[in-house]
Amino acid sequence: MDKQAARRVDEMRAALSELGVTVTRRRAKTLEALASTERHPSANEIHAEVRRWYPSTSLATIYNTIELLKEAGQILELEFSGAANRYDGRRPRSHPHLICLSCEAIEDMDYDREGADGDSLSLDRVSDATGYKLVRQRTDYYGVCPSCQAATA
Amino acid sequence: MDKQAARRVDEMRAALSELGVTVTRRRAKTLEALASTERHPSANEIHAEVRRWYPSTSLATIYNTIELLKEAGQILELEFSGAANRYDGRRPRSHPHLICLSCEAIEDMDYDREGADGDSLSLDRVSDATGYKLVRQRTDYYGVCPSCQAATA
DNA sequence: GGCGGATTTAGAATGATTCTAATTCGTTAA
DNA sequence: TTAACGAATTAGAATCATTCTAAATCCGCC
Repeated sequence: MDKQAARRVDEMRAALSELGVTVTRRRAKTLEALASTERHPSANEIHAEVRRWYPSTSLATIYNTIELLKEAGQILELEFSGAANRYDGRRPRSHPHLICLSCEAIEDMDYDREGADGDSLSLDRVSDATGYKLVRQRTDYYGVCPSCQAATA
Repeated sequence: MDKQAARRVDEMRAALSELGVTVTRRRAKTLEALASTERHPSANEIHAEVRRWYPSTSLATIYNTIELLKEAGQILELEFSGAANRYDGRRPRSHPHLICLSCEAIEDMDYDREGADGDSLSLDRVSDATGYKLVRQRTDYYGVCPSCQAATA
């Protein structure tokens, strides 16, 4: 686990404690799994990872921890209706993603039109313009990633 | 059905014929249901509407028509994992939405940072910047709408 | 060592969407 | 008008991610 991941785990731990919940060993492994990958894993993938250490872990526990992380504002959930949801535990604030329709890879998009983190500015602006009390946004770009393009060519 | 809706129905009809499929009466009613509302209905809501004219209509037929409209590029599907998908048949090109977390209303957002339709420009720009062959984007703002704020206050 | 609340488990329940096999519809050709 | 064919439709089963439930287990604290 690199330094950045370790820092994220600490932040998540702190936020969970703040909520008053215990960071059990399974939960700790879940945080690590989330902090250590750029792949935006599904609940199932996290489950598989945590099971390598605690084989009796049930999928419900993973969902439970994800739920707590959502309450703590420490995870970004990318919803899909035909496929499993994907999670970003490294950057819990709203930010845009690139989604490959062919291999289902999801990567963070850093190209950025506006401000430091891509949307906190516009979130405020849009709140003002619309009267909504906005709490998050979702911006995703769908297409075919370079490596899938190469594979098809 | 207002004029704009009628125009949309014609466009959708034409696009379906282009695909080589018949626009049956049930399908026509489905198009009308989609073109006549700003509410971004779910498959179930469309089903209920079509059933008012053809009570034997099955949900599968609605999904089938939606699938065809997707192939024809004539509908925008907003996916949700915990709830039913919602559909925008009035403006099939990618555009941002405001989503109320309290009453689940979805409305088109017209406030626009960039160009005429809000994202065709940036889609090209992002394609260039990332190497992805992008085909659509999704931008949604989540929060509490003014009327739900008033109700809670 | 034992208590009590929190956590976890396995499996059932849920609900949107998709699939399947059988039926019906619409059109065309005889 | 009827026969026949392919397309469209139906009802219900199947799928699958997620949530729920009730029972078992864990853990810190007395």
